Amino acid sequence: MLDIRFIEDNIELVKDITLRKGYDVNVDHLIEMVRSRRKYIFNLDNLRSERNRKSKEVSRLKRAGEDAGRIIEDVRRIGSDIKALEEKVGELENNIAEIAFKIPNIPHFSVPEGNDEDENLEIRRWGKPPEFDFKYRPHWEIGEMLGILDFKRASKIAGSMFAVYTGLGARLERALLNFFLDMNVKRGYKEIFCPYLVNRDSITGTGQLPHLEDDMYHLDNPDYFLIPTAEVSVTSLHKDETFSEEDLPIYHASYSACFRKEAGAHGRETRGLMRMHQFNKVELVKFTTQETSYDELEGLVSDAEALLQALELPYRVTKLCIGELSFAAAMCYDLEVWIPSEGRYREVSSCSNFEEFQARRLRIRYKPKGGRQSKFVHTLNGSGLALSRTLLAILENFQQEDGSVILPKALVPYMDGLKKIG
RNA sequence: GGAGAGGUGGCCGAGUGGACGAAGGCGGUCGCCUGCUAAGCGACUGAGGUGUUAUAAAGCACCUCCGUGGGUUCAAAUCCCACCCUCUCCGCCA
Repeated sequence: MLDIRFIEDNIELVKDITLRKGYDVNVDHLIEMVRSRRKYIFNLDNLRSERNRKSKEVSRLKRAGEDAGRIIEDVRRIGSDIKALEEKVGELENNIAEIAFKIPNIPHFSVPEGNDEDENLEIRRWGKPPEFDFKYRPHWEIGEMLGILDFKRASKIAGSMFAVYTGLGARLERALLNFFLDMNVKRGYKEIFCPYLVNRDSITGTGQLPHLEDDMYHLDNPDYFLIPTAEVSVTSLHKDETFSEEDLPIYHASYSACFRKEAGAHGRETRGLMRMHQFNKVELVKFTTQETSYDELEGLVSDAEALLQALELPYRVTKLCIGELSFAAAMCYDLEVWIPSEGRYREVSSCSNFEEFQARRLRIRYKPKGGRQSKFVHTLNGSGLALSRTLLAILENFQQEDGSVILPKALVPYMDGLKKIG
C-alpha cells in the first residue's frame, strides 16, 4: 500500500503506473473520499471534544450534589450527532481502503520502461550453456527413464501439473533442499519454518490479495489460504512489530511447499516440472532500513546467484521492466537458469525490493537511531531457490548420452557420495 | 470438542462506571554523583489521526486506541453480547 499523502501529491504518476500495470482503479474517487474523510474527522473531533468537556462538567456537578439534567440532555444530543458522523467516516474508510489496496507499488526510478518480458534488461550471464553432440532429452523423459520422476501416477492421485519424485529423485529433491538451507544459513540467514496455511490479513499484507485471489487455494471454514510462497508467512511473521534500528537488517530463509492454481496458465506447460500446482521452494526474506534496502537487494541477488554457481548451472540475471514488475515490487531482478530443452533461460528466482509497500500493510516499523518517529522497514525477498526448476535444470544440463545424469560436486555429499544417477 | 482462568504501554503488573492514556516496577534515554564500573538521586520515556504554521523538521491544540467487533449509558479499560487468541484440566490425535 502506498502512503495516502504520497498518492495525493502524485496523482498523475499513480494513475499512470496503475494503468500501465493493468489495474483498474479510480484514483480521483479515492482522493475525493480522502478529502471528505478529513473534513468529517475535523467535525467529529470537535464534537467529541465538546462532549468530553461537558461530561467532565456532569461529573463535577454530580460530585457537588448539583443538578446536571440540562447538560446531560445536551450531551445526549451531541452523542447522536457523533454516532452519525462516525458511521460516515467508517464507511469512507472502508471504501478508501478498498481502493488503496488495489493500487500497485511505484517502480524505482531506475526500472526500465517496457511492457513485457522482451523488454527486461539483461544484466549479466554466468556459465556457458552445454553443447550436446547427441540427441538430448527434456527432463520428463530423463526422469521417467531413470525412474526418478512419475507424472502418470501423480495425475492419478491428484491431477495434471503435479509430480511424484521416487527413489533418487526424491533423494535429489531433499539434497537440494538441505543444500540450499545450509548455504543460506552460512551466508547469515536464520532458518525459519512456517505454516503453509495463513489468514487473510497475512496474504493481503504481502500483496497477493485482493487481485490474485483466483490463483490461490482457499479454505472456506476457517478462512485460510494455502501459501503460494513462504514470503507470505515469513514476511507476516513480524506483522505489528516495531524494531529498533540496531535489530536490522534481519535475514530469514524458509523452506515451504508452495501452492498455486496457475489459473491463467491452463493448457500451457502442463508437462514436467516447470509449472506445478505444488512445488518446493526456499525463500529468502530481508527486513532492512530505508537507506540500505537497495544495497541489500544486490546482496540478496548475490546470495541467490551463489547457489546457482555452486551447482555449476549456467544462468543470467535480468532486471524486470515496469510492465513485468509484480504488484508489490518496486524493483526486481530475475535469475534465469539455462533450460536446454527449451533453448532459453527460465526463472528460478525473483529478487525484489518492496520498499515500504508490504511493511505499511503489515505495520512493520523500526525506530531510527536517535530519531523519535518510527519508520516503516523495507522488505525484500527472493527465492534461494525454487527446487523443482533447479532439479529440472540439473537433469537437463548434466545429462549424458546414455541417459544418466552427472551430479554437481556440491550435491555429492548430500547424496551420500553418489556422483551420478543412472 | 467439554470445563475453567485470562488477554492492559517495549516487558511485568494494578485498575469493577466519572479526576484513567492508565498506579507501581523492570527496561531505555538524558542529567547529577563517581578515579572507572556498580549502586544511588532526578527528569523524561506508547502508537495513530485531525487541525495549526507552509501537507520540511520541531512545537502547540484536540481526537482515537486497554485482544477484535457490536451494545448499554449523559459518561466504558471497567457493565452486556459475539468472535479471536493464550493458559490449565479432561477428551481426541501425529
